Amino acid sequence: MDKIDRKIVNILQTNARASLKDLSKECFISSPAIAARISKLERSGIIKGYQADINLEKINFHVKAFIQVQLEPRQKKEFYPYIQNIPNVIECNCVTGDFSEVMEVVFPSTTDLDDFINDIQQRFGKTSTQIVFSTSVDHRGVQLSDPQE
Amino acid sequence: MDKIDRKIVNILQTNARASLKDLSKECFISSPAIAARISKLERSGIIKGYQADINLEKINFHVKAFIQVQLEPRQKKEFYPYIQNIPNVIECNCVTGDFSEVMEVVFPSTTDLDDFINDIQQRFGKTSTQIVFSTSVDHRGVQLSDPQE
DNA sequence: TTAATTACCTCATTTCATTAGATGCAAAAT
DNA sequence: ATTTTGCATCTAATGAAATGAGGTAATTAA
Repeated sequence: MDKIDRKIVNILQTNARASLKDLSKECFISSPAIAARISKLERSGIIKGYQADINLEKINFHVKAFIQVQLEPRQKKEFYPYIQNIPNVIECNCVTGDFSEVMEVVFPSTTDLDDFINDIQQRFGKTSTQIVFSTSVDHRGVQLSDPQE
Repeated sequence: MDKIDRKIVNILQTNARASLKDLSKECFISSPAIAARISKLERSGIIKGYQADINLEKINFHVKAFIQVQLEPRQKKEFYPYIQNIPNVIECNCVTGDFSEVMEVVFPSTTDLDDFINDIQQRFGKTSTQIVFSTSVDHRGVQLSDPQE
């Protein structure tokens, strides 16, 4: 990971569809060199993938929420495959504190959210839910700066 | 938004660098037709952008956490521009409940996280932090299914 | 010193994206 | 009923970009 790799990663984090040629102009090396670096970043697992950012409102997912779940340790084996298969769960983390899991979910309506929460409670246990009013920072990558900067 | 648009969105959500040709094969229409649909999806704001997915561990951001902040309503005007300019904040939402903001943050170490929390507390008020142990569902898009399915 | 490795370049080739022009279809207007 | 408009698509041709093949220089290991 040198300065050029960081620049490539920064650009791809804000525009994953940037062409090799664009990147080569920005980084002042040839496009075959860019291609080699990208596939190296991919092979090493630094770049995990590329995803389009969708406006959820416009595809009729009007409700976003964080659901916290209290889990017994032995329930995890059942919990993880379950939530991984629910497309409405867009992120899930195991965390410190009273509630062991924090999920970020999206649903068309509060009714759908309620149905899901009921299902979770029946299967696993106590939950606590925070509904999102507005998003001031939409999920984004970490821009990498150079050490000396 | 018809069946083909949903397919395009689904593919781009899992591989934003897919070529027009790849998409045209998957959707059974020509690549100029794909290009036209994509730029329409972009212009209409359904596709907001494309971002590379980075393995944070491998670029030395070892600590991920959720920080909840109690804000007075009039503090928001100061809070939003402040956090938008902090690259470590990868998401921030205004939510229901005792704490009005939920931030997702990443830092190289717990020390860096602690410094940030102290700064937030001094500037704005009470916080509550949950540190992430593990991530079972990494931030992902919502796969769209067809109505009849 | 020699060999091996790595990262890069340029140039040629191939593949892909884009443009232009033509077609077909559905809805609205004449 | 016919014409017109708008839209989405196609094919074919052009232009642009990605890839592959040498070849070079710098670095490290033998």
